[in-house]
Amino acid sequence: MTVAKDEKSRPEAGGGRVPDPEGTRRNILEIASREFALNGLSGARIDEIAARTRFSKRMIYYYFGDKEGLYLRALEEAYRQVREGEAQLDIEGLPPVAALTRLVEFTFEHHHQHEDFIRMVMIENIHHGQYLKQSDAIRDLNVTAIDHISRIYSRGVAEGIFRPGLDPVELHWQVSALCFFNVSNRATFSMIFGRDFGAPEQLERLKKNTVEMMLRFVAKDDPSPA
Amino acid sequence: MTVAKDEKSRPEAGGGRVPDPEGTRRNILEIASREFALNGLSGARIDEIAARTRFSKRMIYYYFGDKEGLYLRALEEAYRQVREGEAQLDIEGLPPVAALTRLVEFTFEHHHQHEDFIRMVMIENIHHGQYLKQSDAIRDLNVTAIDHISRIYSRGVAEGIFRPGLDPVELHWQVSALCFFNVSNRATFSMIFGRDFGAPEQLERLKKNTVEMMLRFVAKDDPSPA
DNA sequence: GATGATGTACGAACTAGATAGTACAGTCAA
DNA sequence: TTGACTGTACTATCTAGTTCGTACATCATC
Repeated sequence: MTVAKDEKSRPEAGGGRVPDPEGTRRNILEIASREFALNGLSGARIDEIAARTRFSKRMIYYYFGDKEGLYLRALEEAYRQVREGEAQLDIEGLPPVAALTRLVEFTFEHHHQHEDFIRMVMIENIHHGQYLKQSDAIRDLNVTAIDHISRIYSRGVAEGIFRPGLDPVELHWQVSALCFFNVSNRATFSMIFGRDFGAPEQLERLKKNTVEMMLRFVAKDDPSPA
Repeated sequence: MTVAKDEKSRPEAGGGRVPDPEGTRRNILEIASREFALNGLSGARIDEIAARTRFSKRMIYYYFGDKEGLYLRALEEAYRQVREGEAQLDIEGLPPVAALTRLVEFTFEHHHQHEDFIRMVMIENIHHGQYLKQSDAIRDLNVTAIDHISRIYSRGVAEGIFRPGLDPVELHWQVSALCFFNVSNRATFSMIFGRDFGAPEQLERLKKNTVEMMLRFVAKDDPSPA
């Protein structure tokens, strides 16, 4: 896939049709991703997706086989995009505390900016991860966040400012939980507590709290009152 | 509702049918709750629900109007049950640290035991909380967890062991995030990291971490390395 | 206390419309 | 001419919701 027909990316050939399979696929996938993220697998409508693309329903089946095939690709695409974004984070050279702070802030903001991804993950979890299970592509996308947090943590321990014995995957789990929840459960939480958890100042507070929680958690000195 | 026809709760009249509206409603709601939690609003099938009840599809419409009406009642029921369970928590008399520990442990376990509730909340968030918005019943169920954490926190501050300036709703938010995520995202997280986050020992570790995070967060002495 | 009217609780069968998926006939470039 | 690509017009099936009707109980009336 994505083998891009080199040499002939002619922008507008002759007078008639310009075959552009990759473009067609991309257009369909883009629309489909939005629809699935919005309505779920069973809630999304193939006809609706087709209507929003520049192509006919026939093309969806031609390129993606069936509805589930399309969903799977949308899921993969969501993961791919977000992992790509994660790779942008640069914390090399930063001391452990600053690095962890930056990692958490970045994760918080990144999740916030990728609501559709969060929704896809929620939907996939509703399906007990049965589609993710089918996707080698997703499992092959290694989670860069783990490498990052792993390295930060090791450095912190080595420098004697983080306590030893913690599990990087669990640290990542904690950061994920706090950042994910902020997007995934905002609707119900805001309604029940009558407060807009999506308001900028509120988000800043939550982000600050999240950073602080992680820093305090890894800190060497145990601050918890006996 | 639930006005129970006093005096005449005849257990088994004549020889034929025993009309039992409340029983019928309960049976339908029970089955429907499971189906919605499992498949979502659009994924659940009225015919399937009807088939699993002891009644015909006609009864669903007779008692609940339409599919959305049934979903709304299932949502309300899920919240009601969980709030009822929360009320069991007794932390009166415990000192702040022990009380907070217990509250967090309780929340963690309670969420774990009510996966269907978690799933309903996820589903409702996928729908942007539009059904919860329609439900006065749910908003009227006050969240006891907030009262609890509020009181614990105040006592801790008064006793000089918790730092002041924190927001009880935000504390509740943090506890919720960590406990909710553990159930909601277990499928995808386990698959991606090739580790069973539902295994007993793993759960114990996560629970312990969660308690520790909260205790360190509210602790008076700032342990975060500058 | 028999008789008929009325209301509640329920079921079987049906319908209209939605929805995933397909058959077929093309078009266009190589 | 071949083969990749694309649109139009379909179909089979599924699905929410309805129509019509029944069984039983209660109540008013004779």
